[in-house]
Amino acid sequence: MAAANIKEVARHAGVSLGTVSNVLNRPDTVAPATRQRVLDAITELGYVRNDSARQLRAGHSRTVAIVVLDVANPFFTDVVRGAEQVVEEAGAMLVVCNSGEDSARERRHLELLEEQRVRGVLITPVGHGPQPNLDKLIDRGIPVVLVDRGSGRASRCSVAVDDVLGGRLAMDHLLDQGHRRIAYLGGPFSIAQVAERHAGAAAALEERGGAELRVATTSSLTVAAGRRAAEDLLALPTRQRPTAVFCANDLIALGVLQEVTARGLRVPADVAIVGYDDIEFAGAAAVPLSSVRQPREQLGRTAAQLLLEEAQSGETHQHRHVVFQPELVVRRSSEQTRRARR
Amino acid sequence: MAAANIKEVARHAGVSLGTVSNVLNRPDTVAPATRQRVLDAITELGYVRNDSARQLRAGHSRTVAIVVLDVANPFFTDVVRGAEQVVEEAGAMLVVCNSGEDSARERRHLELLEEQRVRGVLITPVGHGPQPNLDKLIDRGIPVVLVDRGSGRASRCSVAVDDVLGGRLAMDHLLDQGHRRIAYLGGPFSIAQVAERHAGAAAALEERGGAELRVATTSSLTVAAGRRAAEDLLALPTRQRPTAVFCANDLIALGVLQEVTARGLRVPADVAIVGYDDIEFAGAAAVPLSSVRQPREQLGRTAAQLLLEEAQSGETHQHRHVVFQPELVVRRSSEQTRRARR
DNA sequence: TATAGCGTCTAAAACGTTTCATCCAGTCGG
DNA sequence: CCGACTGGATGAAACGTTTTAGACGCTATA
Repeated sequence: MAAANIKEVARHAGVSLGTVSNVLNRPDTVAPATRQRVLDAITELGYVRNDSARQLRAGHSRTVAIVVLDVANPFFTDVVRGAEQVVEEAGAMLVVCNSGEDSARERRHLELLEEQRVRGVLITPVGHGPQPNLDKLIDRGIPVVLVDRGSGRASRCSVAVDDVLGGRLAMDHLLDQGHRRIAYLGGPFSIAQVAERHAGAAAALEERGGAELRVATTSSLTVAAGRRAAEDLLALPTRQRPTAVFCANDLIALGVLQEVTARGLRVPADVAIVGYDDIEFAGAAAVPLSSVRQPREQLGRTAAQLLLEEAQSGETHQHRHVVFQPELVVRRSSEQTRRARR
Repeated sequence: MAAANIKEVARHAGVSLGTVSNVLNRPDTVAPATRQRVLDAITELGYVRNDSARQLRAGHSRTVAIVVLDVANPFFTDVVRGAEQVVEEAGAMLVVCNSGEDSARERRHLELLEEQRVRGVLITPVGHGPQPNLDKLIDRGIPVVLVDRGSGRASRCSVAVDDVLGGRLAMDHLLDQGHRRIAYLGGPFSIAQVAERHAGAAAALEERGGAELRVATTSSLTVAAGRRAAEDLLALPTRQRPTAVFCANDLIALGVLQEVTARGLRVPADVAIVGYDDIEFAGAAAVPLSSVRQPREQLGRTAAQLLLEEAQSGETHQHRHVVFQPELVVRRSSEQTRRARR
């Protein structure tokens, strides 16, 4: 209905169309009297800028997209919040897209975003092989920043947390606590984090020796998957059963915790647990969960900053790879109470 | 860089500009041979539609927005997932905006969305007073569907869950379990759900009589706020201390659970707890949490359906108000074991 | 007095689509 | 053999901005 254009506003205020545009974009170049007249016309007609037209002229939009693996995963929601802060501060808008770890959906999203000529894309890609879709974006001049994924590529910025270090921290801690039969739960290993956290754990264990690491692969990083994996683990004869479990994320860890207590075993006395991500609920779990904490919001903030920087500096931009260090938060789920192990 | 036009594609394929457009939009109206030639040109040039131009012509975009109170709240992430399904199925795109319960940010978002001429807006508004911003959208012909908020208005569709009923279910359950000193925790009461769940609880209690309801207002619906509120409650002399707490959401309930167990009290023996929302972590909490479950994804799906319906039917659209019924999930946190209360 | 400069405003081009009226070359019925 | 129709293609207009080159009237400077 009320679809007033800039032209109608101009007519209403008795000025030319270009003047209205100037009032909108460079208010100081137009005389106060006329400016006021134009502003009055604008409010009277209920005029609202048409962003499509503006974008068409500008060649690109003022929105930045973030493509996450799962909107419902607390890790990503925090990253989103961090990115949001920075993006909105810059007067742009952040749109959140959910790939759901499905590369077809991811591709679909990237196509749409490319059609929209978004200002830039923050993304945690589904796989970690070559990424033709992303390369295409970059060719077109749309900056891409990788979030929490492979820092190797020279053609794009990235932010990540050192997952190898995180795995190492967790493992060192469990070894310090005297554990000698330890399990690593997570999967699929095609997810880089899952593999790297494992690599860190394995490395730490190898350096210190004298302990064994059993790996149980899960089909996804959910509470339910954690429960299922724990079932198998707990079915082992007591002598072989791991005394500690290091989980690829907190959801898995919560699943393990559920299953362990459901079987009447105690945490950490019978099975110690260390998770990863330190989501808000980790501290509120049945037994407060030890976990490797990542600076999630900061990850999002930094990613957004790199993106905006690249979008502004254009050709002269130097790609950067920022790596944050995780931190182990020890809570009851892995705190040795009394008797030494084994 | 590679900013190929529809015009360049046309030149490349040796056809007119309009023909290329036809290939894109009505492939069957163009002869197979030419169609193929155009398609080849498209892939060769790496042409990607410019959505701004398309939108400008069409008068509106193909995206639908959802404005939520908190991206990190599991309730909303599920609603988002539901809406996403429907919206993407319809070939549109869902963008998620976060108001953070801040009405200034909400307004800013709505302004941007209006500038973008979005196809429609799903929103859980911050306050529940009059909403001039939303009215403005509707005036402009942009459909708005209220999510989980006041079903009264005739000028817009809405989907909601019956929060009064939810409060009633929780309270009836606690009364059935023999509790006579009960507390309601939640806030701020300016959030409609907080008020309505309380109203339901109060109504149930009044009907059955013989029990008292103490209300403790929290400043927000977070775990931390729950802990703080619980502190005050537990400071009461044992004889006055409530034997059961009904919380306005699960985050609060988890906070209460944390605080109660931190003080060496047992759940449900000393304090029973019922939460609201039945988030995934409710079942994985220290003591599995009884909670009122809402059909969250369905809420999102239905909202999106109503929106798309309205966007298509235009003038002839009849606004509808869908109300879903919540369901109480009883878990250990409120299950009476033996001795009767009072 | 001419000129340069400044502040203010205008007119027109350009951005990349979609759509609509037209046109053209066949084909078919009479 | 002619008129009517049809499938397929074209050209131009329109969508609503932003931006650029100028125009116009003044004042300050040479």
